[in-house]
Amino acid sequence: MLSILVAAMSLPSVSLSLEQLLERVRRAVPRLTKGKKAVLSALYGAKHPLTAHEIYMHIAKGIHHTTSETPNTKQNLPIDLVTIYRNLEQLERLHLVVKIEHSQTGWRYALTDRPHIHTITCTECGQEISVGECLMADIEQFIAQKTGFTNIHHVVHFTGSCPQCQHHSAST
Amino acid sequence: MLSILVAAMSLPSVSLSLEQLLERVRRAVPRLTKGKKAVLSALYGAKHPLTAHEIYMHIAKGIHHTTSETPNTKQNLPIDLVTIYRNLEQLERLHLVVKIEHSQTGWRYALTDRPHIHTITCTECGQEISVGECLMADIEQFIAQKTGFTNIHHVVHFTGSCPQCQHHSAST
DNA sequence: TTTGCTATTGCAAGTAGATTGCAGTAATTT
DNA sequence: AAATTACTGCAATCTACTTGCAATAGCAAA
Ligand SMILES: [Mn+2]
Ligand SMILES: [Mn+2]
Ligand SMILES: [Zn+2]
Ligand SMILES: [Zn+2]
Repeated sequence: MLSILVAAMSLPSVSLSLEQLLERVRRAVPRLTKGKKAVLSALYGAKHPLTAHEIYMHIAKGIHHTTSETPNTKQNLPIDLVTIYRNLEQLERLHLVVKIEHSQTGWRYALTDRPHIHTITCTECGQEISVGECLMADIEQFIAQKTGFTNIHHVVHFTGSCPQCQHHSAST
Repeated sequence: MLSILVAAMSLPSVSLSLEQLLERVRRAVPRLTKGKKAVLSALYGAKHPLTAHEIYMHIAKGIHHTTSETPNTKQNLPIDLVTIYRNLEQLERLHLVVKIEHSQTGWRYALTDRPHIHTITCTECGQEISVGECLMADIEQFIAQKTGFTNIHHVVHFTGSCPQCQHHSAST
C-alpha cells in the first residue's frame, strides 16, 4: 500500500503560462475584467492555496499607494473583497478554481490541476507544517471509476498533536 | 439545495457501549454534566457526522414538550447551543471528538476512531453520494512517520460533476 | 471612434456559524 | 450540608460570506 504513496509523489508539472491561462479564461467568460485578471494572477503566483482575504491583500499590495506623485485614480484602487468572492465563484463554476481546504480563517482557493501540498495543524499549539505533495491522486482515480464523477477535487486538512505537544491525551 | 448525508457512518467495529464511553469521559473531565451526556449520546447514536445545530435538534427532540400535564421544568429544557459548542471543544481537546468535514452549514463532528465513509458532492446539482469506506489510513500512517505527529485525523470532502451533469466544462 | 448592451463592480446591509463576558447554577468533594 | 468552582444560559459580539441595487466598464456593432 505504501508503494502507491511513493508512486504518487512524483507529480506531473503541467506548466501553463499566466498569459495562456488568461487567454483561456477570455474565451470562457463574457468579460475579462481587471478584477478577474488580478485574482488569477494572485492564484497563479501563489505557493499555496489562498483565502479570499489573502488574495485581497496580495492585490492591494501590488497596487501603488497614493502619493502626490501618484494620485488616487481608479487604476490604483484595490479590488473589493466582494468582487473577489464573486470572481472565485464564477471561476469555480468553470472548474478553473477549486476550494482546497477550510482553514481557521475560511476557505482556501487554488487553480485547478496544480500540484499542491497539504498541511497538518497541531490542535494544541496551532503550528502548521507541510506534509508534502498531495497523495490523493490515486484515491480520486478510484472514486472516478467507482462513481462516474468527473472534475473530481478534494478538500483535505490534517490535524494532530505535534511532537512538542504530545502529552495529556485521553485517546488510544 | 443542500442534500443530507446518506448513511455516512456505520457503528463502531470495536464496540464500546455508551455507558463505557461515559465512564471514560467521567475519568477525563472534572464534571460529567447533563449537557456532556446529551452531546455524547447524540454522537454515539448518529449514523453520520453531525453539525452542532443537528446535535441541538437531536437533543431537543429527545426531551418532552411542555404541556399542562408536563410542566416546563429544568428537566425538559434543551441544552443551549453555546453549551454544545463548548462541550464539543472540550471533547475535541481530549481527542474524543473530531471535526470530520466542513459542510455548507458548518463543521460536522463525530466520535474519534469510528470507521466512516466519505462522500462526493456534485458542484452543479448538489447530489451527494457515498464513495465508500475511508481510504486515508495509509496516508495518515505516512504523515505520522514523516512528521512525528500523533492523534492524526483528517477533514476530507470530494466534489465533482456527477454523471447527469457532465457538460459545459472549461477544464480538461 | 462612438454608441449601446449588459455583465460586472462597489458600497452597504444582511445572514448565520461560532465565540465571548458574566452572573447564576449544579456536579463533585469533604 | 456546605464549600468549591466547572459549567451553563443569555445576550452581545465577531466574522466569513452573501445579497440588493445603482453605477460602471468590457466588448463589439455601427
Ligand atoms: Mn490534495
Ligand atoms: Mn476518512
Ligand atoms: Zn503543537
Ligand atoms: Zn450533478
